[in-house]
This record gives sequence, structure tokens and C-alpha cells, in this order.
Amino acid sequence: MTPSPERRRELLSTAAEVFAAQGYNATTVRRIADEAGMLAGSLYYHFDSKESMVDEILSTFLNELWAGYDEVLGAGLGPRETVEALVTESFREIDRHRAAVAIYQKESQHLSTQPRFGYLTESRGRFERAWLGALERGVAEGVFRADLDIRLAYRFLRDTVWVAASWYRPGGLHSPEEIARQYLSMVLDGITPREEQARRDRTQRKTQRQTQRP
Amino acid sequence: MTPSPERRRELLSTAAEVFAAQGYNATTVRRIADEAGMLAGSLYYHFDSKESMVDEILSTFLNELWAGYDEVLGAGLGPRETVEALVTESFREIDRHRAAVAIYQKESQHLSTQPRFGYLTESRGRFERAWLGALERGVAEGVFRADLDIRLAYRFLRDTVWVAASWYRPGGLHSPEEIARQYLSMVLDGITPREEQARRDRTQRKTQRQTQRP
Amino acid sequence: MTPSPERRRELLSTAAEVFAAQGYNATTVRRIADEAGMLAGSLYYHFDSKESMVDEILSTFLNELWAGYDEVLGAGLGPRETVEALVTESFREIDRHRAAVAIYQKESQHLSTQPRFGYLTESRGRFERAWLGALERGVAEGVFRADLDIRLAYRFLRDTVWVAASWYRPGGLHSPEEIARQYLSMVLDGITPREEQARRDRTQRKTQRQTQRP
Amino acid sequence: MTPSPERRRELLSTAAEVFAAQGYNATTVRRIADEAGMLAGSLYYHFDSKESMVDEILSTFLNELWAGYDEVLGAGLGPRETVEALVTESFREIDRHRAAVAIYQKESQHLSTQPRFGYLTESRGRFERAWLGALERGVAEGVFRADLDIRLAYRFLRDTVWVAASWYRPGGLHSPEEIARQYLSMVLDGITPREEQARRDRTQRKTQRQTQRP
DNA sequence: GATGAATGAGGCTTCATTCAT
DNA sequence: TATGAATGAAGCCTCATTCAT
Repeated sequence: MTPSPERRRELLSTAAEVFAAQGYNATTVRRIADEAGMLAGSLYYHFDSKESMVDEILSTFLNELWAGYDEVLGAGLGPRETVEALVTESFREIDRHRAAVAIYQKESQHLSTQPRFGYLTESRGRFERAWLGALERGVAEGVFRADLDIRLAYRFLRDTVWVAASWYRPGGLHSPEEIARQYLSMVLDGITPREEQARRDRTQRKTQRQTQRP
Repeated sequence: MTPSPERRRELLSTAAEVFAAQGYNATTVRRIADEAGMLAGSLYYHFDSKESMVDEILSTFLNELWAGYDEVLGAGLGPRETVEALVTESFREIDRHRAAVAIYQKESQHLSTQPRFGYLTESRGRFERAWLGALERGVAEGVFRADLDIRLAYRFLRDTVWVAASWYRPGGLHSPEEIARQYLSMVLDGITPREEQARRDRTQRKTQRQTQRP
Repeated sequence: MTPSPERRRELLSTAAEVFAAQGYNATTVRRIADEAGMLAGSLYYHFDSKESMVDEILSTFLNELWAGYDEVLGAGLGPRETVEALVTESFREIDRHRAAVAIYQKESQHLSTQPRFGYLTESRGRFERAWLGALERGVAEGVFRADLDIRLAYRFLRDTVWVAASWYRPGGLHSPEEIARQYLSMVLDGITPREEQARRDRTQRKTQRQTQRP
Repeated sequence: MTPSPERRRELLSTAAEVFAAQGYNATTVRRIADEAGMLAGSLYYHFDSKESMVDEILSTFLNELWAGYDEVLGAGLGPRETVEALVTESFREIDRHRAAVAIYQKESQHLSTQPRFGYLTESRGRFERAWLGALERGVAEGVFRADLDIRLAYRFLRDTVWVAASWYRPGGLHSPEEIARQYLSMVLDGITPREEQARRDRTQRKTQRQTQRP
């Protein structure tokens, strides 16, 4: 049993595409085989099981992801720059592993109940620590607002980035870097223009003064 | 003397909980029956099929959702207030129909390929028009930034709100209104504090002057 | 448990109609109940089981049938008159018990494998003896042709009569007696007119003479 | 090295045998599989569903039947010869497709309510036109009696032939052609011998004269 | 007499997986 | 490497039947 690694990669790519489109459980091995131009049984020359396919898809993706993340986290950047780099890196991963990310989003909760997929839970933990760390440091250094619930902000950022995999199509209008730039712009500065923010601040101060009088 | 509709609602609630936790496909009818304290076959006294259960769960949810949305959209609010109200209403729906929302998130893409679930696609369309409309008006009136890709911003808002159903637990620390407030605060004003924004504006202007005068 | 016999008869009539139209196995108890304007479970106040319904339908029919047949068989008629009377009686039974006859036709082979329906096999035997007896006597007395396989002729007559239940509709154009007359006319004298028979006899005799003169 | 179509035919033959013996509805897929020496699920490698099995059994049979019938109908025979040829052809089909014919007899009414089996209804129509046509021509040309209800005669002939499938066993005492000869002899000339017919004619004429006198 | 709700057995079907070729 | 045919477990669903009310 020495299947060529190239064929494996092709087949995994096909499988990932189908898993992402239909969901892991709803995808039959036969469907993957159809897409790959072979019979269902033939896939078992290359893989032990359907489960081992998702496993390989997800772990490959997470390995690459953490290679990128670790580089960012080890670069000694400031909190804002760290967040910017993590977001950008994330969109790059979505660009490269769209299907895997989509699978991760939809199935990881369900899969992680099995021991075999323990690394999903583990990864989730590392993820949380990395982001929360950056956010906390940012608040401490005054580059992020202190009046926000930090765990809420974490979830906000995390979800906001990864769900993009559900609509992102590589080779579309925007490059991953451009999407990252826009996302960061919204998250960091908001969708309200500066002048409007200023106007609202003035109005609010006036209102407060009036309310404080009695 | 438990009249039918009440029992149905109980059973649907049970089913929704399991669907949300395990995914529609991974949920067996027997599991739902177990959870409801009956045998699998007995569910068919109340429902035609497993499919008709999700159907009823999702359509009930969407009906209530649109009742709320339509009220907001018909209230003649300004764009910013519309967005605020839609977000708040959404979190309220998540609070009331957490399981249904989670199912909607995970399964709607997959389900909507079937004619029976055509209303999911339709709802998605109405959804998009409502949000895009508010955003466009906002840009036109100067209360939203004009330099952002509006479709990107729409997806950002839409996903951001609904993914919350995957972690939200009713009766937790934050009320839906509180979560809405924090989300809106991030989305509208960003996570960067005013002073930091101002500082960065000054730095940037300086940098631009230096770069422009080579 | 003293259900009124009248209601029983009504319900049995309904059941027979459905069994005849859809087949015994394909008929659900619920369908019968629907047709009778009640719920499936309610039928069990009147009957022990679905099986006991067909049982009662078939045995009632066969009892009546044999009452009529026995009268004919005991009347001391000649063979031809016996056949005529049996056929006529049969069409009268079809007229009165159309559904039961149709059920008998379709299901008796299948049902008679169960001990409970042993009387079906028994009836079949009596039937065969009655008909074969009349045919044999008829051949012996020269009122039926001797050159025919008698068992074949028996099956021919038997089937020919009973299948009529599959298309007969009471209250149609023909009375049972009229149908019996036409059937008997075909079976006894054939569908070829006398003159044509005579013509063919002459032609054949000529042919034989020619063939005999090598 | 058994190519698929052959295995299919084997399995269909097994299935047809069981369907014919037990009835379509009363036959479980497991029973067929048992008879074929495999597990129930394995049948689905070869067929889509239990329904598609009967479908293929019946349509294959009807196709062959109509091939034979069309040849007869296109041969330009006289009405009597047409009837003789159709009957003979029918018994040959019963000989070759006994099980299929038995299924057709028992189930076609029930199955033909489903769109998928529309061809059963269609075939029934062609059937009727073919037979009625021959009978009508026969009456017009004086080779069939004019005093019989032609539709009744049609049903009589049709049923008479096909019910034979319920008792016919290939390889029995009589060849299909021999059975056809005997059936035709009964149908065309009746079971009453010529001399007896003549005697009865005389008696009847006498009786009529006596009755007309008073 | 009838209803509403459930049971439990069993039927059809799907599907991951195996294995000889 | 791949095919063709099968296995076996499990899933969804149906339905005769029961029973408290």
C-alpha cells in the first residue's frame, strides 16, 4: 500500500470540496468517488475511511494555519499589529484552504467529540489564548477600547473572520489582503465616518449636560 | 388533556435542541424520540417526517423573525437607527429561538437546494435587500463610511450577528440587548479608542507629508 | 364488548370495498377507518384484527355461496342444467358480494396458507368436486364433448366465471342473469355461428378426403 | 466473470417468482434476497428499489408480448385466425413469462394508479382495441355470432386466457399450443357436442311451435 | 362507542466498508 | 490501482395493535 502522495492530495481536494458543499454527514463516499471518476470502493486503496479523509483535510489545514500564526505571534509585534497580522493571515488561509475552513466551521464542533479529533479542541484553545492575549495587551496599552467585554470582542472577531469562508470564492473581485484590509478597517475604526462620530459626540455631550442639570 | 398543538411544540423544541447540537443529518430520529421519552415510531403520530420537523422549526422561526423585521423596516427610521434596530431584533430572536437559528446557520445552505425549503432562499433575498438598503441609504446620508465595499460590509454584519447563535446561551451573563449594544458599538465605532484614532490620524498625516515630499 | 351486528356489517362492507380496490396487504386499517369516518384504533372495538375482518368477509360470502350451490347440487338436475344453474348462481353471488368475490380471487391463494383460512382450501376442493362431477356426468351422458381435457375445461369455466368480479359493477347494463346467459351461450355453444360451423365442417371433411388419398 | 445484465436477469427471475407466489406487497425484499442467496441490502446494488424490480419485470414482459402481438396484428389475417393467433401467442407468453403474467394479473390494477406504471394502462387500452377490432370484424364477416354482447365476449376471452397463468406450470402435461387449441375449441365451438346442439335445436323449434299456437 | 397517543415489530433503503479479481 | 459485488449495521418510516380516558 504505497499510494502516490500526489493522487492523495488530488482526492483530498475533491473530497474537501464536496464536504464543504454538502456537509460531512450528508456526503457519501460514493459522491466523492463519482467526482473523482472512480468507484466508491476504490477510494479505500488510498484512505482508511471517510473519517480519515476529513481528518487529513482538517489537520493539514490546521498545521499550515498554525505555521502562519506562530510566525506572527513570535514576531514581537504590538497588539494592534498582531491583530492585523492574524486577520490577514486568516484570510490568506481562507484563500488557500477555503473548503477546509468551511468544513472546520460546520463540522468541528460535532467532530471534536471524538477522541481522534482532539486536536480540534486543542487548536481552539490555542486560538483563544492567542487572540485574547493580543486583545488584553491592547486594552492595557490603550490601543483597544477598555469599555468592551473582551470575550465578546474575541468571539466577534473570530466568527467574523472565519464565516467568510462560507461565501468567499478564490479568484473573486477582492484579494484576501484587500478583504482583510476592509474587515480590519470596520473592526478597528467602525463603519461610522469620523465627522459623524464627532457630531454624535457633541450631541451626546449636550444631552448629558441637559440631563445633569436638574 | 394536552391538546395536540402544545405537544407538537414541546416535541419540536426537543428536536430543535438536538438538531442544533448534533447537526440535522447526524441526528437520528431515535435520538429525538429518546430525548422526548418515546419510541422513534411514535414521533410519526405527530409529524410526517424528520424533514417536516426541521421545516416547521425553521419556518416558525422565520415567520417570527420577519414579523419583527417588518415592524422595524416599516417604522420609518433613519439608516443608522434601522441597523441598530435590526441588530437588536436579531439578538432577541437568537435569545428566543437559539436552536432554530443555529440550525438555520448550519443547514440552510444544504436544505435550500430542496424545493420544499425554497422559502429559505427567498428569506435570504429579503434579508439582503433590507440590509443593503439600510447601508446604502446610510452611505448616501453620510452616516456610514463611503470608502467601504458595501456588499462586504453587509456580509460582515449579517454573519457577525447570526454566528452568535453558536455560542449564545439564553439566561447567560448578557441580555440580548446588552450583546446587541456591544456588537453595535464595535461595528459602528470600532474597537479602537477615540484618542488612539486621533493619534493615528496625526501620525498618518505626518507620514503622508513626508512620503509626498521626497 | 357487545357491538351491534348492524354496525359490524356496515364496517365489513366498507372494509371489503377497500380490500377489493387496493388489495388486502396494501390496505391499511387506517384507510378503512377513514372510509368509515372513525379513527383506526376505534375499529378494534368492533373487530379483533384486520385478519378477522377478511376472515368474516370471506366466510360470510362462502357460506352464502354454498347455501346456493348446495341447493342446486341437491336438486337432481341433469349435468347441463347443473352447470347452467351453478353459473347463474355464481353471477348472482358476484352481484351480491362483488367485493368479497374480488378479495377471494386475489387473496385466497395467499391467505389459505394460514390455518385460520383452512376453509378456503376446503371450499376450493368442494368446488372442484362439484364442477368436475357435473362435467364428467355430462361427458358420460353425451351432453358435453368427450374430446376435451376435462380438468382444463373445469379451470376454464371456474376462472371464466369468477374473474368477472374484477370488472362487474352492480347496477350496470346487464343483470347477473343476463350475463350468465351470455357466458353460458359462449361456453356451451361457442362464439362461432351455426352456419359458419357447418361450412367449416364441410371444408374440413373435404380436406381430410384429399389428404387421405395419397 | 458474470456480466451485470445476466445477474440482473437472474435476480429479476427470482424476484418475479416470489412476487407471483406471494403477491407484490406481501413479498419482503429480504425474502427475495434470501431466495437469491444474498442480504437484503445487496439487492440495491443491482436495483433502485423493490418497485423498480416489478417495473422491470412487467415492462420486459409487455415489450415481448407486444412484439408478438404486433406481428400477429400486422399479418393481415382474418378475424377468426387473428383470434386464434392472439390466443396461441398469449399462451406462449404465459409459458415463457408465467411469473410476470401472474404478477400482471394480480397487481396491475393496483400498480397502474402510479404514474410510473402508466404503461400498464396504456397497454390495457391497446389490448382492448386489438381484441375488439378482431371481434367486430368477425361479426361483420359472419364468422362470429352477432347475438352476443361484444364487450362481454371481449372480457370473457381476455380474462379466460390470462388467468391461466395462475395455474399453468411450464413443462407440465400440455404444451402452450395444446392448451391454446383446447381453449380455442371451447371458445369457438362451445363444450356442447354437435349432435347435442342439433338435438336441442330441434327440441327448441318444436317447443316454439307449440308455444306459438294457442 | 370513540379518541388520542403510544408501542413494537418489521419493512425498505442507504451507506461505509471489504475483498477477490 | 481500480472494479464489481457483496456485507452488515443502521436509519427512516409504516402500521397493526393497545389502552387510558
